[in-house]
Amino acid sequence: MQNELTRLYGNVFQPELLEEIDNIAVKKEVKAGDVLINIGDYVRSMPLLLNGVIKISRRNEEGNELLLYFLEKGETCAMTLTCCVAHHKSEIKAVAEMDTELLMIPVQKMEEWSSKYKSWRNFVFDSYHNRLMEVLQSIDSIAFSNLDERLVKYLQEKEKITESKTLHLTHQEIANDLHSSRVVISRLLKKLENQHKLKIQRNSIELLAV
Amino acid sequence: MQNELTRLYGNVFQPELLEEIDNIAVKKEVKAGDVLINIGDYVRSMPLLLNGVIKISRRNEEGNELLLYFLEKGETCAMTLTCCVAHHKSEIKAVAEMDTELLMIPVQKMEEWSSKYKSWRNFVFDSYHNRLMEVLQSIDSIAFSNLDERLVKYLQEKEKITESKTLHLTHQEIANDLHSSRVVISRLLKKLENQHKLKIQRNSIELLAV
DNA sequence: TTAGACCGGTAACCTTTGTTACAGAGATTC
DNA sequence: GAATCTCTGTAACAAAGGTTACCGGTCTAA
Repeated sequence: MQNELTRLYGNVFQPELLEEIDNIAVKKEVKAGDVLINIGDYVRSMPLLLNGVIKISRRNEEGNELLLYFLEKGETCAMTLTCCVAHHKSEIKAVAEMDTELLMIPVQKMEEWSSKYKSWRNFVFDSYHNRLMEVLQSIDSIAFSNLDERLVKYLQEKEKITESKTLHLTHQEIANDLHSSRVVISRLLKKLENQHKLKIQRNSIELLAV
Repeated sequence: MQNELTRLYGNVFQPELLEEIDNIAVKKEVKAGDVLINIGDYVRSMPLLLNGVIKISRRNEEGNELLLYFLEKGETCAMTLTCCVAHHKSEIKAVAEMDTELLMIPVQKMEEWSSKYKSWRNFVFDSYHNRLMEVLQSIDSIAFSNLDERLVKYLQEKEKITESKTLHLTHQEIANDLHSSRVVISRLLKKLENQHKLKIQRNSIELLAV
């Protein structure tokens, strides 16, 4: 059995289920920037993350985009779950934030496992719960926070997932994720730099005391 | 068996499950304005709506509030689901928008039914999916729409759930739901009135061509 | 090595939304 | 019926954020 599977999911899934996953799941490797799912796509399999990070974002008809949250190892995409089961189109976009490995589970197994394995049901419920909470966090940010606070949260989040204080990002990329504009982000970053919270370099930002 | 149960849920749940629900569920009647769940509450049972409307809103530490969506007959609260199963505290507030009847299902049954009844699992999955979609709609509104568009959507939503073109609302109440201020809402409503889209009366708004 | 693309800094200006303050018109209470 | 409360209208101002425009530095490909 694959090492990473047991290490990450050994405490989550019961042994029989782990074995089934090991037999059935297909390993997939994606490169940073690869688009896994786009709005309107039909989803035919469900991902379990082994490592790396996937960025989940929302996009409307006019092409406006907004970061919702990041998926990390040991997690799955709740949106995909519903889309799989109900054969809906995807309402979100999933892009690899860095090189990422995942296990792909075919849709058909989901229904089967839901009746067969309690640990699977719990995993699915927890995933839903976690995703809902993340989306609520997003709502809090957008509705109740100013852009400068959102920017700080964003940088902290990035620090966490990259495990590095040096973020390789352009101002335009940040603006896209926060659904703002480059000029505004530059303005706010400059303000944070003046407060000695970070240092702006070309193509990267060094976090000091954010 | 209760008429309303079979009428609303007869196509959703399989017969054996319907019977179990009929035996176990407790009917509860709430008045408009009653608070069903508050942030931080522990949830010990799950509601199935028979009629009426429940308003679900988000509130942060500083007391800022924002309407998320309305629950109507035949629906349940996905947030409650996760809270029940995982014994988390509630992250949302639920208030009866009008007099409402619900069936309360004890938490313990949920796990049992999830393994026993496919129709129950499907119902739960669908609920999750629908709620997630509603929350995404909220995000779209907040992130991508101006307040005047959000106001119009809000009035349309209210028209739908009350099934009436005359909405009994004060400007302050609207401001609370949209997390804005009374003055701003009055301003925008006046603008809509000048466009002959509605008529403002004391304590109510008559929709014309919204 | 030069043209063009990309990146960030900055100023000026505009729009949207929020805030404060005050006034008048119902409605309610005593 | 006077006092008070609630609801709405409106003006004046402030703040946040978006837009446009221009500049100079850096990188890259021809």
